[in-house]
Amino acid sequence: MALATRERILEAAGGTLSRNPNASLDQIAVEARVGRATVFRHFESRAGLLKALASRAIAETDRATRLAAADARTATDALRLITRAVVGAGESFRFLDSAAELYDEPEIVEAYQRQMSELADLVEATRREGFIRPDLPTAWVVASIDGLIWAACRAVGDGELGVVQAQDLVWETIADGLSTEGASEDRDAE
Amino acid sequence: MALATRERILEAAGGTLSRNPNASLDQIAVEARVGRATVFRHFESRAGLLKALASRAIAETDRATRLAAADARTATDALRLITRAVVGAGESFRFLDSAAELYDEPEIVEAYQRQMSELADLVEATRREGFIRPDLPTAWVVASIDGLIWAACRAVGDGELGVVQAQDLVWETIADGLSTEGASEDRDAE
DNA sequence: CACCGACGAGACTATAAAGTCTCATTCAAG
DNA sequence: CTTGAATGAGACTTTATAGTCTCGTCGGTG
Repeated sequence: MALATRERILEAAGGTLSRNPNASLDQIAVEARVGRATVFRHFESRAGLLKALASRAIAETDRATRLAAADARTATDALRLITRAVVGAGESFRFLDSAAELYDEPEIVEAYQRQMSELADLVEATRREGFIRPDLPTAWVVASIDGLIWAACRAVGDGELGVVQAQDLVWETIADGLSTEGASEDRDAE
Repeated sequence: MALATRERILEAAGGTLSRNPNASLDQIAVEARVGRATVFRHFESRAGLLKALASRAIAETDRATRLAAADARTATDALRLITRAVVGAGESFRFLDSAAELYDEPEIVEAYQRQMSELADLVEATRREGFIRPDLPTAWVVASIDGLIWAACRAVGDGELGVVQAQDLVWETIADGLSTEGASEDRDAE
């Protein structure tokens, strides 16, 4: 079963690398219950494995994005669905935190930038629907959403929150913010 | 000038490691315009250097926190000042993203947890001042703030935002959220 | 049964980086 | 000028890990 083995290696790599970004292929092979040589039978090199892992995460995000776009009636709702999906698949992405080597793979970098740019477009669209504050730069809104998703995935990984709870909280925070509404707190120090 | 050299190495290490998390001591030494042997004259080992770097970042945060506590008249304002300070010092922290080795240093882990717990206390205090929404778990509020600060530092590092702009935006986002206020957008898909 | 492809185990090589050591140089203080 | 501490340069050892290769085993298929 070549496919099952390859999949098991990818799964183990994702898990191990998210826990220890510098894990060796040995550790990954053990985690996958596979001989180290087998890793090289399925992937050209360590970099190849990393690249396959990243491609997989990117493809998963694309799939979630397409589904969301199909189901949603508004851009705002699409943003909500995509956010939920990415938080739900967060475990697949945590390894990217540390995969600095991937910045050398133009294919991966390009795909990542494309996704960020799609997210920016979506944010613009929600802005036109009156969802996002008009005074915030889109770059910052995108970065914030990214940061909140990152925080949610980390909290889930650390066992502080459940997945569903994290999904809800991210969207609640995007939609309603952290502070009490209605009253813009007067910043009372000057 | 032993002190100046040591400081130069730390500075170079912070910069180099934030750009490339797996940078070798050789690269760091070159960046610091220092012989590689000199690095070992000032630090026991690579781990020792990392540890010193982390201690420095922790101390800087503690200092900022103390200043903020002294200047602020309310917990909310203290939170604002601390947030600004950490974003401003963001460059000192980015290297931590990838320093998984530090999880083995109980001293560092403990200090980090203490700071997170202090932040949680501060969030609780702002909650009592009516600043933070009562329905959000403190753990999530802390994680969100962390995520927003992280996003801001990244955006600054990538040249997307200026430091001052990032500082303003983080606090604006914490205080007023991302979405338009007053109207809780009806989630219109079901 | 006979064959074949996938695999596990492990020996082996190559390489990059950490860490140690020595020696010559520089530079400031006496 | 002399001395000594800090340094730069670089040779050297050690270690961890990537990557290669071989061989024996297992399990399915004709």
